[in-house]
Amino acid sequence: MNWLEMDKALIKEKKKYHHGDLRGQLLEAVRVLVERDGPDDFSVAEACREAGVSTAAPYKHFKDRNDILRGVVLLAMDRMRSAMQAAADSYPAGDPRRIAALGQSYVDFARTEPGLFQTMFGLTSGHDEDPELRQSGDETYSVVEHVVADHLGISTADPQARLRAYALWCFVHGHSFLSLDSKLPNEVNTLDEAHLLRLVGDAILPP
Amino acid sequence: MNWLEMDKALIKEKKKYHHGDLRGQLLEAVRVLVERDGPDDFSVAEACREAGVSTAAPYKHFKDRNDILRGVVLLAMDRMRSAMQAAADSYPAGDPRRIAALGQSYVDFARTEPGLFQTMFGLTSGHDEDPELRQSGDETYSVVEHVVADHLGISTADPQARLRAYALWCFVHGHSFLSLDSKLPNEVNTLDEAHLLRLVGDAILPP
DNA sequence: CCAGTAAGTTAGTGTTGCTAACATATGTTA
DNA sequence: TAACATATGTTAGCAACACTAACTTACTGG
Repeated sequence: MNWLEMDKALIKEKKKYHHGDLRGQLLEAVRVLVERDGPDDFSVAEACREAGVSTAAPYKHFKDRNDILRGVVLLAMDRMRSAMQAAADSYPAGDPRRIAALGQSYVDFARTEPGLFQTMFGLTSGHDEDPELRQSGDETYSVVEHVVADHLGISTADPQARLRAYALWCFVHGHSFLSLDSKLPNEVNTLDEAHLLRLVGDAILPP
Repeated sequence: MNWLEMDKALIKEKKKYHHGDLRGQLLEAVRVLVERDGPDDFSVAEACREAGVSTAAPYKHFKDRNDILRGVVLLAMDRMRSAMQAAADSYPAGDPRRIAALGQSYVDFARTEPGLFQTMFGLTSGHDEDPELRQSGDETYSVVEHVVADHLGISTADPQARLRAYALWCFVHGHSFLSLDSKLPNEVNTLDEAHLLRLVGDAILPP
């Protein structure tokens, strides 16, 4: 092969030695794999094949396998936060439907992207001590706190707001996990979920 | 080494070719390892070393790695169910403390044996379709259903009982998970947990 | 007693996460 | 423009792991 052919091949297959945005593409590939296999069973090697790169390449961008998951979770957490904020914004403060919608958006995320949800909240080792992940989680949680405080017409600093926001989060989080695991008894499956969310919302936030 | 020495060695080190109860010892070893490393990072090989056996031995008793976890979870679920039942039994039906105690026993289990708890409820792949695990989980959940129904003085078949039992379970389950992941904001950490359980119990179960 | 089976073994396979050493592109500066 | 520094790829290889195949040893029932 002469240089001309070489150049043609390079242009045609867009095969540069340098990849362009390997980091981004790896994050995306891993996101997909995590969705398919779960955070424990996905393999970095497969993500490399997907991205058309050697199995050593990721370690120029990430410390280790767990660090890749960390990046995936950070992106996902941003999306989740946006979705929650948008859901809340579709009803005015004080409207009980606002609470229910917020909860519903959480559950929807978990159900639409269960692998990702599990990666974010499934106690992946080491993630609980990462400051960046922690902050990202706190910011998401603060959406809940603000919505609850607004609903009650009190400050987010008020212990009542904190307490009830946390109680709501626990419920919605638990429901998300249980429904993913299909651990919920069959009868519950057929319940009207919106009804459930309204019931609990009304029970925890005084009307 | 002659036969006499051989026999002595066998007797002294209690090294029989057949192990006695390898299955049971593997389950126990894995339980400990899972508690130390989590369900994803524990290694079957290490459990074998622990049990003083070759790495091929487990496969005479279990189909694969996941099947071992399955066995561990079944045992754990029994213990958890007993603990929950005992907690509930320490207060009479109708007493709100009975509800709180039931919830507390759940949270306590999660906190005392976080690795196991994660193994049981962390969406381990394949476990959601196992009929034996499913039944074991259903039986545990039915403890909650019965306590709630008794509290309300209605039948466990009553949709109100089912709905509120499930709501309670969601809350307690979510709280357990969030508190394990230390994902709960610092302020919440300092909350009186008993207070929280009472608040939610009273909110979801009408007085 | 002996045949069949249960429950161990050793040896090996293929995959994985990760590292070391090297190669190549890019960008800055003399 | 030449040359160096750095970022980002490569190949080769290691150790650990889950799991299998083929063999060996002990137990058990007819």
